[in-house]
Amino acid sequence: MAYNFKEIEKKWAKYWEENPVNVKDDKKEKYYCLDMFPYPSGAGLHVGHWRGYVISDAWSRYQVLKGKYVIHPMGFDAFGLPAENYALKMHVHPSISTDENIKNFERQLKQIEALYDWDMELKTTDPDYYRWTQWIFVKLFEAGLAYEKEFPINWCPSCKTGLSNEDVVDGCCERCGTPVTKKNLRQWMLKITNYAERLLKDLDKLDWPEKVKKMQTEWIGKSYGAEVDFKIDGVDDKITVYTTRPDTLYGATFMVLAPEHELSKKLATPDRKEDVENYIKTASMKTNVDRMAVSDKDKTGVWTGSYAINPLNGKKIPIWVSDYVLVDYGTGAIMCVPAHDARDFAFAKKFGLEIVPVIAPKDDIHRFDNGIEEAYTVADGVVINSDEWNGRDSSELKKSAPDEIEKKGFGKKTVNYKIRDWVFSRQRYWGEPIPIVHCSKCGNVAVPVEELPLKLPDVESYEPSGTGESPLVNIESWVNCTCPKCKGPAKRETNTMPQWAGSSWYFLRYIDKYNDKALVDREKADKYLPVDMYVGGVEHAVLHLLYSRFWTKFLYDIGVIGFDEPFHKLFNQGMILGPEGIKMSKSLGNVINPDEMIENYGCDTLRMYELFIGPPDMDAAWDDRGIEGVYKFINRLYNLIEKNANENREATKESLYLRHNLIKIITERLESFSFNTVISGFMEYTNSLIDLDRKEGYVDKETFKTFAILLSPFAPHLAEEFYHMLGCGGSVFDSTWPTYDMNLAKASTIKIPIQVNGKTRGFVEVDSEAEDKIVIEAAKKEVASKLTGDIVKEIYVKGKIINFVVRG
RNA sequence: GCUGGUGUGGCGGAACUGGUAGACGCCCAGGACUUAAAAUCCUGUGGGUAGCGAUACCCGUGCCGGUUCGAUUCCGGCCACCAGCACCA
Repeated sequence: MAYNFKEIEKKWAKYWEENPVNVKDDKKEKYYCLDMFPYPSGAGLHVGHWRGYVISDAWSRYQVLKGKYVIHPMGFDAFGLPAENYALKMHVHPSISTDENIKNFERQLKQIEALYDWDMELKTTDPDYYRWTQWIFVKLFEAGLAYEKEFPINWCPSCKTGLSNEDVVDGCCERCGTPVTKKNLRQWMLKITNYAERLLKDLDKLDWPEKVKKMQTEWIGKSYGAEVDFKIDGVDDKITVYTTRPDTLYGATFMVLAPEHELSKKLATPDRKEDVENYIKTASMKTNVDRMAVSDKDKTGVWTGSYAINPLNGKKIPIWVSDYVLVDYGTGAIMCVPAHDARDFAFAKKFGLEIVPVIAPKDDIHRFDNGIEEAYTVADGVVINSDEWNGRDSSELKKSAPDEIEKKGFGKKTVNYKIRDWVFSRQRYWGEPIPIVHCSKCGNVAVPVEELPLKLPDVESYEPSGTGESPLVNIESWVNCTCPKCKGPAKRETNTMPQWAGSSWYFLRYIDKYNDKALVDREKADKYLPVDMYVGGVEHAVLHLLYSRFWTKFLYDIGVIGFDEPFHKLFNQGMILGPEGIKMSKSLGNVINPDEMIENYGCDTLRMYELFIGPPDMDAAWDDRGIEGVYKFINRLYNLIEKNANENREATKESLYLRHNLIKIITERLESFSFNTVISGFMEYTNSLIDLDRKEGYVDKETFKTFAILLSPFAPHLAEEFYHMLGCGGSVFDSTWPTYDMNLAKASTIKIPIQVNGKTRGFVEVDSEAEDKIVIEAAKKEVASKLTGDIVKEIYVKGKIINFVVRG
């Protein structure tokens, strides 16, 4: 009989609905296995989403078989731009299209037959959910971690709307192609910088891919250096710069200020004023993309006409303005050491500024005596041209210079971070309203937490306001309100939160979603959290994961939860590419829909193929013929078990060996997350059992029962069917993960390759317990004809290999 | 530019801490069953040279070199592709 997946899968899906697997049981150890929840797009799920979900589900089911109660929830990150854009075009309220999409997602997700606890399902757009997102914002505001700031955003002058960085393609608006400019708008910011050090340090605690940790480390970007004060010649003011190379201070021959630096305009001498102002104006029109695209050679800049004094040698050095200096890093001003920095070097060459080398390679101290051809940027060398520092080791000086400068009184030792505060507001409709009221008397006042959720009002039109503000500004009845403090007339904040907000804490809410007293009950949080395993795409390596860590730490600080890292272990699955090896996309028409695969092959085949396709952390191209191979394998196995289902004879020695060896390899491969070789292991052992069946006439039932349990995390329907075909009662998921006997898992005889001078020349098959001497003698006999000369050395690695080194 | 990853048959990939390179699957070829085809089953399948043949030998894990009895694996130096970050002083 052929394997009728449609009937069988339907049967067990119904059975599990009536007899749920993995019911909550507090006597068991908990295991929280979380998928990154999806944005419910109109396109539905494709086979790439499936991959991560199958990995996490196989892992969850394995934990169930190891006796744990597994928390495995699913939900939707449902605020976001696509729904709003769809509303603009089709005049459908985002909540309506979002709900439709969610329905489709639910249907598709259920086809995976994962252990999701649908009672835990949540969506970020639900007022009962975003009530608590707003609550967290209020707490951040009260803690002084949320503040307003004028901030330049990407602005499309044609669409009259603000754009996210993702909406800007090659410096132009993604929708209309107009070059994007900057516009200053009032924004809400979150002080994630206050947590920079903890976010960096605590990475050590996490069992995450090194790659992700490294990306976060670089994003935070900690550096050690010094702030140095430069007096301005003839003016009673100073410029403070930040440098990581104070050891090169004697080589500082000019300075550069960012165009936005407050002194840039002030320091322009009357004859330079016009040039400087023009330069600053031009720079302000440029986009980030333009500013970054400039190569070293094309750097622009303008001299202010003023000079600063190098505090070490009293030399007058010119002060320039250039947009290669960023206003929001360090102090927005730099000292330039062209001899030892590639950018400063290019700038000095272009504008004919002085270049003084102050470090020379140890083995070639006179290398720069006759000039320098390119910047020598390594910190390893001998200090020259630096008076009292001459002759010192530059890498040593690099470390001690901040202290020495501090002692001399014109600077201090400093640490700097690249990470900036989080721009937390969006001028959009479809997001959580920021619960703040602007009162002319009281200033910014948070909406009292008892009044949350502050619901998103319905609007007539989703068109941007034109001023860059959210469409919400046009709803006067909503905007005009009373101040919670003085009860006077006030206005609501019209910015909404970014999509990152809802996803920064959702894992907390799953375990207590009906709680209307707190975002999560502390006792429950202590019992079920944090997340043990988090599975999702590497595209969230920085932002989402950093924001979640930030909010978790904040909630820990205010006592809501008792842990300060949300995700213990992280796994990033690789992408599924189209059959041509390129990213699947709607526009290329190479998207593979799982619905079709389910229809043709069934859930279990698709699950197994998603795992078999390649190493789970690596990208893999979809191949229709590959899934056929898995399908054939399942049929072969089904037929084999069907034939032996009523076999009551004893297990043979060979069968016992196969059984225990299978447990061993599947367990080992699964523990190391090598899902692709788990599946190939099943195929290999199925082939062996077919051979055994042919040889001995049967295979014992117990071996198949073990096989069924081992198979159940990957192909649950099939495993359950096998389990019952073999006459077992209950569910396969009530059993426990089998263990193996080391002695039985070992083969009785082993085949050892024999090498002569490192090349394989034959084999001996010996008893696995055979003595070394006997094995070597047998091997010698086997390759006697190839031992042309004296054996200089005999190497026998027990059970592995024999090598005869022959000379002559 | 920096950081990370990858490079193995016609293809996806396997090989534990250095020990038979190519498991498993796909493709392909031949055979069985069939009036025929599909499905299924069996056999073969890295390249080359010699032989009717079982077989024997040579080459082969991106390239060059090193360590070792032995290297896909370790070390040094390159190349290519992919991803992320990018004027962070």
